Amino acid sequence: MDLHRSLTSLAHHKIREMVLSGELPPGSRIQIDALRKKLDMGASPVREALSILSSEQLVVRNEQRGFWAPAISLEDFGVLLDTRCRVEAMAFADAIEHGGTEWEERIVLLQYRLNALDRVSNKAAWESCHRDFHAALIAACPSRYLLSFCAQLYDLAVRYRNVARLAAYPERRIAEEHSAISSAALARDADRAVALLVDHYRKTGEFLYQKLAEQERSGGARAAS
Amino acid sequence: MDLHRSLTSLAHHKIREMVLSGELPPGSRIQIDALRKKLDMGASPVREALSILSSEQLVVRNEQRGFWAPAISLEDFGVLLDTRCRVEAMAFADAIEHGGTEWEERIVLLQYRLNALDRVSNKAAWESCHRDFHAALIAACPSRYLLSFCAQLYDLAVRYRNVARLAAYPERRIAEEHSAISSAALARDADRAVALLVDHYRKTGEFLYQKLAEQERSGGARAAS
DNA sequence: GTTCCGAATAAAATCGATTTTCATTGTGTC
DNA sequence: GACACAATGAAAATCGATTTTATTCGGAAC
Repeated sequence: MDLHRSLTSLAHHKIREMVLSGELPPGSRIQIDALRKKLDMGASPVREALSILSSEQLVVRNEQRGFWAPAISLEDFGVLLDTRCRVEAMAFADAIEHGGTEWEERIVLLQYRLNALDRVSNKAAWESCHRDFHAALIAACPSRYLLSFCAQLYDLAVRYRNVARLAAYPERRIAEEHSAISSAALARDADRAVALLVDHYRKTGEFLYQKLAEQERSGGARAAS
Repeated sequence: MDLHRSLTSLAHHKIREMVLSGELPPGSRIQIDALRKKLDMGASPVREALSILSSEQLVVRNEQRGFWAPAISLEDFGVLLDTRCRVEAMAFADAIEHGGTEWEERIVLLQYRLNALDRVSNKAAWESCHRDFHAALIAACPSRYLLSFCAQLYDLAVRYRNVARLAAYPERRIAEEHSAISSAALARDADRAVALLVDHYRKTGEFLYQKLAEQERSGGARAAS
């Protein structure tokens, strides 16, 4: 499972998971030494991983003072969601324009796999497949820069989802939404596909937004750095 | 001038300059030990800086094999230019919508400063001010994510500009273009401002594109990693 | 002559120890 | 009692040495 060539990339992967899952709570300090022991490696790979994560916005660096898990806020979530919709809309439209057979088939495959997985009983696999599915939708976008941005934004969004601990989503047919998005994309109906995708994000965002607002009211205000 | 709190940030800054200026030629290997000596510091800050730069796309990492300066190509330049136009158009339109007095005044200030500088005799200062000016245009965009993307794309574009070594730009009134962009922005004419900005980029891009095409034809093909 | 294997070399990756910096606490003075 | 300043402790930052990994080169076998 963990095929990492270097300790640095292993550390990057693990710390990223800790941030995304909320195991490192928003606003909390990340101590190098504690991580070093937990991951059973020297400080160098940990530092390097944290540096990388900070330029990916998944960790906040404070020179000479250490690293923190980024604070969350309702406002930031709104900005993130909006940015993601707009940037990914561009990438998705590009992909629909340029995608070939390979792109089409990968979407079909991943949608099938995703449907076969149970989100509750096999969370890790579902998460991984969900990421792959959304990556596959835009994979044919010719701009590696856009793709990189979308990947970053995906991670940030997943973090909000986990932090808000939405135990149960309100009844929604997520599988059907995925299916509708795929169908429109494969039919090369860019306008409709993009609209469905953005709608998909905004619906999820809406629930998260309310949940976060509750938490913020009930005193869960996590201080900024 | 070099107010850096840590050796890592100093290394990051210096290596970034080397990549942007073309001092580290596209496609060339970047040896940690050589840099270590040149910058007169240990390997750790250099490694960390390179790691950060690689996640900013300014350096290519090859696990267990080291770091390289990214290869350039006509195709990549086209993609970059296009991506930049689209992403920055979003940020600029946002800024025009949300900008306040502070935003307006900073644009005016930086445009004045930029005009006062001579691009040839004071290249470093002009470069720095030019970066600040373009950052100021979009500074009022509420999405820190978009702003971060734009900053990245700016750097990548500067690199192409330097690498192509456009000794003399074809006669163009760059100052006037900047002025027109500012005016439209301050007049809150988003459509016109964005159009002018994108046009500004595309014009520069056009010259670079031709220059790069020449170089590619004449055998300057720098291999990819 | 070509291919495969193993030693030698060069460089990246990692570690453990040292140095530097920041934050806190305590002490003295006004 | 409050403020400035020094001493202390904790953690980040850095270094130099060691370990690991990839590549290259040379020789033997087919």
